[in-house]
Amino acid sequence: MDEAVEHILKRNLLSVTDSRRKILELFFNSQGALSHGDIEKKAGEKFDRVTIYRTLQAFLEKGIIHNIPTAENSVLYALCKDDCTEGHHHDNHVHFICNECGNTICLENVSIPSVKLPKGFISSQVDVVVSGVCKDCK
Amino acid sequence: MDEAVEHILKRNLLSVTDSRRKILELFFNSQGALSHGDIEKKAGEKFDRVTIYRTLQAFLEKGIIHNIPTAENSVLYALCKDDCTEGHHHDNHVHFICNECGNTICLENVSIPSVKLPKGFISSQVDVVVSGVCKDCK
DNA sequence: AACAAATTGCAACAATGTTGCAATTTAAAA
DNA sequence: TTTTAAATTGCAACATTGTTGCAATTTGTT
Repeated sequence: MDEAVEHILKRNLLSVTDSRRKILELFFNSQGALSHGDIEKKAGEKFDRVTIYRTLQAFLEKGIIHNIPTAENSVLYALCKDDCTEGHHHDNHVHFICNECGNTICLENVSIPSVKLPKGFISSQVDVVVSGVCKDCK
Repeated sequence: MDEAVEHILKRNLLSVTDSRRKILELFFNSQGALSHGDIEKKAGEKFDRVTIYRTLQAFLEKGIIHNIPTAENSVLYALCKDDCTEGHHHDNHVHFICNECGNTICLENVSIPSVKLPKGFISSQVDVVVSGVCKDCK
């Protein structure tokens, strides 16, 4: 695991630091998406809040994670698939928010349906977020 | 306009007050969705922030407005179609965020595509947010 | 080991959201 | 129209979330 985490950081030209390693591990060990708050709690109060913000920002820019829109006022982050590169994300999957357990997960195998927009609109990204009950809570 | 606004409030068993009337008018006069901050600015510093929060909350609960998930950390609100009733929304349309003008609008005529979920998942709501360039900014 | 560059933590701040309570306003009664 | 109870507002105080500058530390490299 450590190997993989370090490799990802290096591949993205990010120096390997305690916080980056730890936060990236949290994503690997987590089933679903994480909010800033989740990370703050799970990291065991070891890192400054500012560091977490900056780390998430760096991961986003490098395409290591992507964010998930929610209707509540919390931004969620999740690991990107391998082929995400800086500035060009391929998160062509649907996100699912379970109203029971509260988890948000990436449905990697459910691809984004095509949306036909009115004349004149140009689409650059489509986010689909489904909420309901996940298979574990049913 | 005032007539319509008052009617909507009464129909939803909300007493007619200055702030509710004003905020509802803002939604009618606005092209797209509004954030709490937008309303605070547009209302001309007439209402307390707390009142705006509580008014939006009331409108949400009554189904007068719905909220739109975004990947940034701002919650957007927009008017619901007429047939939204308390606790049961029919916002079966796609939301579009323009990266040029920043406006978020409801594409009333673009309906939500169906999403086929893996076995065991139950869908209760599907949100689709498309970002790109709107027809006015093209 | 030594150095430059990057990263972190701290402090201070700004923005956003919440709660309790007294004062005001609304809606409906007399 | 006046009165009255209930609902709503505004204030104050607070909690949470996010941002910025800068000195101290750590990283990657020579």
